Amino acid sequence: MALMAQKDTAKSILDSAEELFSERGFAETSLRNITTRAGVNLAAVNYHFGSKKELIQAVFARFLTPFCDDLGKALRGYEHGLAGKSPELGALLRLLAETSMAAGGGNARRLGIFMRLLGLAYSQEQGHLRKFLRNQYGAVFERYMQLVTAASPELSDEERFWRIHFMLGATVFTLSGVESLTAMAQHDLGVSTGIDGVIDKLVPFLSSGFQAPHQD
Amino acid sequence: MALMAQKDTAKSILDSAEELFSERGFAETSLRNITTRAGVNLAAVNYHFGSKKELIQAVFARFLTPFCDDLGKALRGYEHGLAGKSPELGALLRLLAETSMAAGGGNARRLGIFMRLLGLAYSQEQGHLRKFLRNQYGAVFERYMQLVTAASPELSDEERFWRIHFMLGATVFTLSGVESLTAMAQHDLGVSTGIDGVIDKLVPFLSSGFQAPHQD
DNA sequence: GTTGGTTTTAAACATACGTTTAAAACAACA
DNA sequence: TGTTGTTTTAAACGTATGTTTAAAACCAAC
Repeated sequence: MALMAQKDTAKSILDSAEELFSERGFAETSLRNITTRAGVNLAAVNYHFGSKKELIQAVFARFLTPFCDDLGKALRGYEHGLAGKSPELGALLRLLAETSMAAGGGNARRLGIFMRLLGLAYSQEQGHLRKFLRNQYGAVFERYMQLVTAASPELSDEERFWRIHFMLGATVFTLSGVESLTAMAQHDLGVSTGIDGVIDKLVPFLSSGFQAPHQD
Repeated sequence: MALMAQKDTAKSILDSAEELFSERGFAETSLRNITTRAGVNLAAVNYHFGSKKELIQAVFARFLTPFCDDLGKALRGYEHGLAGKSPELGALLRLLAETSMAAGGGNARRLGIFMRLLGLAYSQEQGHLRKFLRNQYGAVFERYMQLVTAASPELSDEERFWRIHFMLGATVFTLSGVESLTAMAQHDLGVSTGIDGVIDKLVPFLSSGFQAPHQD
């Protein structure tokens, strides 16, 4: 009996799938695209992952599982450090940004790729994915949202709901396209900003927007 | 010789394509899906539009052509009203919001649909679409951008570049999902906001974010 | 009613997809 | 070395797609 499974094949498939999905979407990426780039046999996907759907979920799981673990720990640490004081939005945003940057082993490019995947998960009709993500990772994000609520008692629930989604949109959209956007900035303005630089610019924008004066 | 072409078929196809594309994306929507819903023959798409690619472009053109015409006129009017004074960001945002709402004949649902299509155009690999949109409608948006620049002389080009994309992201993301988001708000909070209400909340958020204090 | 251009139709075409199969190659242990 | 379970492989399967074809239906003008 063989004990060691070679993870090379499965890992190559995940790597290729991650990139191709983020570049072209799920439906536009065929298993043949993926296996060709990975240099493995077509049937290997079904052997290792079962189906294309399960491969898609595995791509998300490989990123999100360590990320949500880290975020959970960071939240626990932050909550403990509060000692009764109420949380602050800027700190919560920076905490999220740092956890994101840390995930993927500090590989900035990979964060961009994953943000694009997240955007796709929202925009493409992949019912199974939405369900999978909610069931698997919903709890951590609810905890985060409770802290955001505590950090903004002056907002009505409705106002807060929308502003959170405004922030989410600005973040996902910008970081998804961070590669083409930085290229555009380089070409048009002659400046070059890395993804961490973009996040540095994003946080004040989000803070200001979220805490904007509002009329009701 | 027959003079009058019946536009019923082409219009039905555009209507169905618009909805289906926005729900499931381009690749996930087949011509058979479209023609079945439209109640026309499969071959009618190729007859009236040439190919699926050209149908996609036609869907965008039907919305964007009148929209950009309106926006061009509104910009001319606004520039004229300035009389030398420098433009103001809030006014520019409201102008854009009103033109958007007006397009599609005040049909709010259609604006949501179209925002989802715009998001897809950004996120899916549809090289022909990006080129088509830039060639066809790029000029108006460049004029708009020049006004935004004049309205924010305190920002560096780089800072402005990123903040514009933060605004774009918040807008596209939120308005794309406005149907499911309002449903979510209704379910979780018991409040019901129409798309114009969302835009009313969006504008102060964007203004505040765009004009946030920044360090360099 | 016949004509001539336009539009619609059903059927077929070629191609690409996800998945399955069964044989081959491989690796660890007896 | 032979055996056993795992992994890889090439080939095929069934299905769905976008597109093309050629005949039919249609409709206004003569």
